[in-house]
Amino acid sequence: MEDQRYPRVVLESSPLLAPPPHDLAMIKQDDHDAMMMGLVPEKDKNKGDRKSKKPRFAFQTRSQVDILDDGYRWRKYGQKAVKNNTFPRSYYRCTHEGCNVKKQIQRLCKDEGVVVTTYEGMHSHPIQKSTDNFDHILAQMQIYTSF
DNA sequence: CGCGTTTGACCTGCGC
DNA sequence: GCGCAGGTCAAACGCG
Repeated sequence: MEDQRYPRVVLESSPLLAPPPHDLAMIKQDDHDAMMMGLVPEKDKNKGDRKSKKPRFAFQTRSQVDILDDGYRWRKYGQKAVKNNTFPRSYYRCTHEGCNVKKQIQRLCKDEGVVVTTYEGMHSHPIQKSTDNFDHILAQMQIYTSF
């Protein structure tokens, strides 16, 4: 896939601007977990090992294309269809050496225009692409952190 | 020729 | 303990 076509991300509701991905990784995972709990059947998964929890966060974007190029190189390593959603979920991984950041893209069957992107891990390297365009995209991107 | 996508199988965690 | 759902790997193919 190529990246020439940057997806247009329109504002949804929360007027929260999205910082660069590496900064995004610092968003509290608790909020994200709360969201995840909301998505899946609620379960008390307090195993006690919170140190094993990886820094991950998710945000919804309104885009026609499900491939959101954030400036990093992503290699798709799997695709699975979830039971609750009609459309399959795509799994991406950062191709950078030593940077095992995972990305999960899922589209809502209710609104095919809504794409849920879930990041897992933090990038330990600079963006390989021109952040110029990306910054422009971020200016329009919406992050849902209020759960 | 190199790399990223694709697709099915395999593995693991959790629920029942 | 078994089954289901989700997640990951790996070989092959296709494209640049």
